[in-house]
Amino acid sequence: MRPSPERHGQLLATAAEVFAAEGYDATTVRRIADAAGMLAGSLYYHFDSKEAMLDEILSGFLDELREGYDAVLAAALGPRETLEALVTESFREIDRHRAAVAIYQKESRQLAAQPRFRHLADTQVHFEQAWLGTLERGVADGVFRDDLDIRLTYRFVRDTVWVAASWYRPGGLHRPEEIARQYLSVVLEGIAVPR
Amino acid sequence: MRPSPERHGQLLATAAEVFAAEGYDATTVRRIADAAGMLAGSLYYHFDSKEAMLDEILSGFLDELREGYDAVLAAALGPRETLEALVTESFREIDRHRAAVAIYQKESRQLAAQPRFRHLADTQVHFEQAWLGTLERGVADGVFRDDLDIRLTYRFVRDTVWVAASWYRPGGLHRPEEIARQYLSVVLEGIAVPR
DNA sequence: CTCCTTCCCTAACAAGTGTTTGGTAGATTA
DNA sequence: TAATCTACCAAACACTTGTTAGGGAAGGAG
Repeated sequence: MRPSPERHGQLLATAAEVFAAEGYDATTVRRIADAAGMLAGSLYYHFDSKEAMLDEILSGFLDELREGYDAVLAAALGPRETLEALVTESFREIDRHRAAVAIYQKESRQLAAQPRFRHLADTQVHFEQAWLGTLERGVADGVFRDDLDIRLTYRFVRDTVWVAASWYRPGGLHRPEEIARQYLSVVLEGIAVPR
Repeated sequence: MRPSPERHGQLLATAAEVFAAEGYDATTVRRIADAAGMLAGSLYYHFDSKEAMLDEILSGFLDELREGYDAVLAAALGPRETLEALVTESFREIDRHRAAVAIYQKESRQLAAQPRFRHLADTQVHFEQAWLGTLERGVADGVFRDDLDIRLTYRFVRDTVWVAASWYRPGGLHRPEEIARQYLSVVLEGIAVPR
């Protein structure tokens, strides 16, 4: 009746890996139980439902990301430095919560429509405000170009950051800070040699 | 026994919309039949299986995209112009096959592992070669920066282009050519004002 | 009118789904 | 030693899944 937090976390991590690898809907609880070395029913000693696992996985990541973003904004840096910090923070979160980010990236749109996952939509609005505000401030300050559709730019930045979770492998060739550096270099200066 | 091609295409388009909106695994054939105004079993007069629908939807899009890319490469333009043409062609395909692209973007990774969808992996290699080759040629010619990880840049370009399918709405504010223009402007020159 | 083709419905199938219930081995506590 | 708690198993539950088989209404062709 009172499962240990350690085991709880272990199983949650296992579930996250399977969800990320095979998709939430395509994943059966028996598949998760297999990966954890137990039977399907036994999972219900630790969790209320399959949905509850997903909820906990996403919330764990999103709460931490929100904290990270808020800390960046609280630092009150210039717009360019804020953008750099937001991007770097994002790639760090991808490094720490790769599976959760991959799941979020794939399922958030449909989940946000479900009543149970309404909080995803709220969180998205919060993040959007962080990015859009920074971009607008940058345009106003003259450090970002003013001839771009700012909403389109926001989507470009957001999407490219988060899709990285689909190919990023922790312990791989690139550290998150290095990816952030290269990514920022492209977004800020472009890939063309100035002519 | 010999369904008409028109009805076949209609139903395929309906299925594509539902797949794109709710995800392939989460979509039941009864849901598709509902959207088409018929019963689940009736679909099997037109299609062999749910998988066959998906296969046909993806192949229709991928074949056309492959033709488009090949035509661009055959034109033998400079690297920068080739990149511009590839991006523009991609956004045009998103405009024409929005649903198919959204499905492809979300499911291709897992599908490529299935034997039936092996051809997806082949196609991906083909596309990767088109992009990577263009980037490499550009670096060699001195029109693209040589201080970037070219593979990272490729992923950046690829992901941002295709992820647009998840928010793009045909008939919306932006025409595909306009999106391509703005996108290219960001990728080539960056969002920062040169200092 | 009759035959044939097209397109759909009705009704069911076996397999797989998330979940529940009752039980139990083994450690921990009293 | 006895009682309790933790973490799992065994077996089943109601329901949904993709799919199939047979039938029939509508319309054109002979």
